[in-house]
Amino acid sequence: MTVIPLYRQEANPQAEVCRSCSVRQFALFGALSDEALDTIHTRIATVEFEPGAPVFDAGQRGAALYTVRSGVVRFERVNERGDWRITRLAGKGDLLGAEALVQHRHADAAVACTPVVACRIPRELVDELSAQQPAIVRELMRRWQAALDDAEDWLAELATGSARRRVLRLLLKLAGLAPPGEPIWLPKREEMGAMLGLTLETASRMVSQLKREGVIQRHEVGHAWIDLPVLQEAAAREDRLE
Amino acid sequence: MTVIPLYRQEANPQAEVCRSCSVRQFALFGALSDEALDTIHTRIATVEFEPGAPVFDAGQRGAALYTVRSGVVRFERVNERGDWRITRLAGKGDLLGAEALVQHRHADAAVACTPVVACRIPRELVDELSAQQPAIVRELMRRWQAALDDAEDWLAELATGSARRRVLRLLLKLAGLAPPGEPIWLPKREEMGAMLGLTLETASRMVSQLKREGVIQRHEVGHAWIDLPVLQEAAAREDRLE
DNA sequence: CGAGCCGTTGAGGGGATTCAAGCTCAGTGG
DNA sequence: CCACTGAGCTTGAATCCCCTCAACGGCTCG
Repeated sequence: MTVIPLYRQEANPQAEVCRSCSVRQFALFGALSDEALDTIHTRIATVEFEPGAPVFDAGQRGAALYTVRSGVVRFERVNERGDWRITRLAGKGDLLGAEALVQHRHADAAVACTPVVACRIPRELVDELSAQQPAIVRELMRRWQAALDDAEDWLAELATGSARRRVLRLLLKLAGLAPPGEPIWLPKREEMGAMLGLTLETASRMVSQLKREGVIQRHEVGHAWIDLPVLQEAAAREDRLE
Repeated sequence: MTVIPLYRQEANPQAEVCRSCSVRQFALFGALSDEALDTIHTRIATVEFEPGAPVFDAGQRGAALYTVRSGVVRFERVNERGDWRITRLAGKGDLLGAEALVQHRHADAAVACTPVVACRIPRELVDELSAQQPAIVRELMRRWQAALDDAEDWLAELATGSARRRVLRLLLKLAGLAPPGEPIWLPKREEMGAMLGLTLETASRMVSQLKREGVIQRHEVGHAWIDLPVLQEAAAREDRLE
């Protein structure tokens, strides 16, 4: 993990970094005015993570929250039997680690899937702002509800039906996480298995089949081109027949 | 649904109903003082639901939140393919419908599984109290995080592994929802299927097998006696081998 | 250029589904 | 009072999809 405190970026005035942030309008502090932002940016740091690096571990005491500026982060946990399961994904604009506000330990781990750039926000800062700015509280609640909805949607769409259906639905979700016009991030087959409750071999077979059908095209390692209408049509067809 | 406004319960003074509430210490307003409670109880109503009756429907505008006083409620949704999936359960002390505070429509439906008694709290009341009492906001956040953790746990424990493992884990969860010393609620096999991502026939086979093994004993329709240590041991053994 | 990770593919077996039939049991009405 | 009814549960048999085990190939990196 690389940390770049914003107040050290002298060539790039601090206030400007936060003000012109590409995810500002989607982020937790999107509701804050320029003036309010000016008073807090010195306490926010830019952090970067390599693929596989943890943003935080399960069981760890949460001291900060993170806003994703770019990249994809997975939430994972190991069940009582020892199975590794990925339960959710986060992308640009999403908030990680809000549980630090209400309980000490993270119930699951957050791990970078691609190179990730994020803003690290100390827990105390959010606490202080919540007390002053009701909009922040409302935004926090909105995000909690969105995460809950996401988790339930994940269960209903990615843990239900045939292996082919699940892989197609996952690809649709990944397409929503990728910047428009760029190739989508294609997880390792083992990761796909942990997301979908399948073995890596089954995931591989489904991906290979979809490549042969032309629904996805290989781009680089871990990335693929998709034609969204074709993918949507394939997913809809899969759901239609029986 | 039966509604009994508290202010009509003349034989039972309103303030007393809230003050002596059996779930008060677990409930959203558990943080409020007797004095604070006295100012709001007239706006809270007791509501009752028969098994199968919706507390609210998916897509409905949420005008109220509910605190469960007794019984079990399921959250359910239908995925894009049309599969019915149950994503979570709520029991005594749990809060339903908090999404009414931050968005208009419910993403999933909440349906009574057993006879349910709940407190209906108007959305505006929670809004007002949140503005005055920071403890309420904190409690709301804590509950949101708990629900999110619950949903991820559900995915990791109930949507992973063999059918036998899933049924055992479900029974453990149901044991936690039942009042101590009473028989647990045993869902219909079709409901079990919707919870576990299995067919009702497979759920039935697993339940029958566990009955033959003596892990559970039939009590009445829809209820069963369990011996918790025996169940825990069976679940642990299942997870241990392979 | 070899080592290791990752992905692919095959063959075989097994567990869940599908389809179907019969059962239990509570509620209903003659 | 009890046959009737229907919803829910159980069980069987056949099928199929996914898992397991295994081998191999490609790619990256030291």
